[in-house]
Amino acid sequence: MASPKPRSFKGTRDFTPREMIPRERIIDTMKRVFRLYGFSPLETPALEMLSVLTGKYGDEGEKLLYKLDYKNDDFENRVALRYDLTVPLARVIASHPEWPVPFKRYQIQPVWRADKPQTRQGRFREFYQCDIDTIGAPEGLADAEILALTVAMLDELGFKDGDKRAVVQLNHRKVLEGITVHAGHPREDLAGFCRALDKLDKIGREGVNNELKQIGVTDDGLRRLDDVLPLGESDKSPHEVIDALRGVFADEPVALEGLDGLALILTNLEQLGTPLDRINLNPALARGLDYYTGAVFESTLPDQPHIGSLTGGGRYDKLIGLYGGGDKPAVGTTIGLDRMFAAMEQLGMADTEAQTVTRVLLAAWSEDQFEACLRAVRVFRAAGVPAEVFPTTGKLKKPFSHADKLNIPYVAVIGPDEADHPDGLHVSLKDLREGTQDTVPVEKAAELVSR
RNA sequence: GUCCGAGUAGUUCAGUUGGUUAGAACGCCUGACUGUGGCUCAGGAGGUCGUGGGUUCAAAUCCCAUCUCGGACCCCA
Repeated sequence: MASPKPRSFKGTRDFTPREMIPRERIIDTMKRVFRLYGFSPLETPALEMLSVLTGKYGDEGEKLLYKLDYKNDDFENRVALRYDLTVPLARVIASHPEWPVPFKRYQIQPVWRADKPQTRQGRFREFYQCDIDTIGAPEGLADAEILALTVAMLDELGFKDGDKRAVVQLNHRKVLEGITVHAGHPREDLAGFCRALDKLDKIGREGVNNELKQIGVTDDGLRRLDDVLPLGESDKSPHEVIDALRGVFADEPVALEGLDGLALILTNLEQLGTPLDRINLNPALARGLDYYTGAVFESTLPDQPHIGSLTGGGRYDKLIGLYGGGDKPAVGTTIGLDRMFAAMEQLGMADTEAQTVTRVLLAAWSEDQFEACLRAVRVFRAAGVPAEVFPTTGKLKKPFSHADKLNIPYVAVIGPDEADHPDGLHVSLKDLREGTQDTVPVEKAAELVSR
C-alpha cells in the first residue's frame, strides 16, 4: 500500500509552536481585557443544523457553507460547519429566553467558508474569529463599552504610540441614511449606498464615485458629498464633527437621531476614561454588511494604511429577532485575529524567535548522573521554570545543539563534579546567548533562569 | 465560478536545438572536538524530475491528458 503524500487541506493551516507561542500570549491578553469589562466566555459547536444557517447570509454567503453529507441523507437533519459566530450566538439567545439581559459574551473559535482561498492575502477556508457582543442593551453605554474595550485591548497589545497607534473610526447608520438622502439617493437603497461607500479606502474617491454613479447617484449628488466626507479626514474632535454635521442635516430628523446617538456614546466613552483622540468620527465609514442599524466602527492604524482594519463592528438591533424570540438590541465587534498577528509581525511587535516554551534543558554527562538530572528538573519545575531533560546521555554536543536549534536560552549540565558536589546538587548552567557558564547549586540556577 | 503561470533532493531553485551516472545553496547526519551549541573544515545520506500515456535510437526537456500548487477577477475576514 502506497502511503499518500502528507498534505493539508487547501486553505487550512497548522500553527507551529513558533506561531502558537506569540498567538497564545496575544489571546491571553485579549481575554484578560474582555473579562475586565464583564464579558464571559462562550463556545458553541463547530456543527450547526443546516436549517439554522440557511437564509442568514444571502445567496453569496450560502454558497460558502460547508454542508456535510450523511449516509442515509436526511434532509431535516443535515448539518453544516459554522460560518460565523453571530448566528450561533443568536441561536443560543433564542433558545434561552429566560436568561437575564444584558448578556455579554466573548467567543474565540474557528469558522469555515467553502471559498477559494488566497492564503497570501490572508483568506482561508478555516480561520479564527474573535467576537465580543452585548445582547439586550439599548444604544449608549453598551456601544461605548465595546469601543472602550477595543481601545484598551489595542493599547495592551502595543498599538498605542507613534506609527503603531490605532484609532477607532466611528459612524452611524442613521447618519449614513442622511448622507444617502443628501446625495439625492433613495432612502430604501441605504445598503447599496453603503456597499459602494465602504470601498473608499480600497478604491479611492474616484472609484467610489464610479460605483455610486452605477447605482444612480447624479453628479450633483456626488458634489453634495463634499459637504460631508472630508470631515472624516479633518483634525476636528468627534464632538466638533458632530456639530458640523448637525448643520448639514438640520432638515433630516433621522440623521439628527444618529448624531444624538453618537454624542451619547462619546459622552459615555469619556466617562469610562477613553481619550477621545483615539476616536475619529468618520462620516465615510460605512461597513459592507447591511444588518447594522446604529453605530458602526472599525479600528485602523493611520500610519500603516496597507494593513487594513484590525477590528470592526456595530449595532444590529434587528438581527437577533430573525431567529425567533422577538427583537433584541445588540452591539458587538469582531477582532481580525489573523490580520492582527500579521500586523504585529510586520511591525516587529511579536516574538518570533521562540520555538519552544522550554527555558532550560538539562543534560547528564553520563548514565550515572541521569537520576541527578531528574532530581534537578523537579527543582526548576517547582520554581515555575519550564524545563526538560535531554533523554540520552553521552555526547554533550547533542543537547547543546538541540537547545541551540530551538532557541532554548539555558543548558544545565550535570556530571560527576556537579552530582557529587560537597555542598549538594549543583549544575553547570550555561547561558547560550551570552556564552557564559557557572557551576551553582540547582536552587540558585532555578532562580537565575526564572528572571 | 472565469482567465493566466508553474510542478526537479526536506526547502529554494539551476539544468543550453532532446544526448553518458540529473546539479548547487541552505537544511539534515557523521567526524575534526572522548564535559559544551553557533563559526570553520572534511565526509555522508537523500531524487521512478507531480502522475499516466504518446513521439524518438534516446525525454527533466517535445505533444496530449490528468492531478496539485501559485497569481488575477468576483466575494469576503
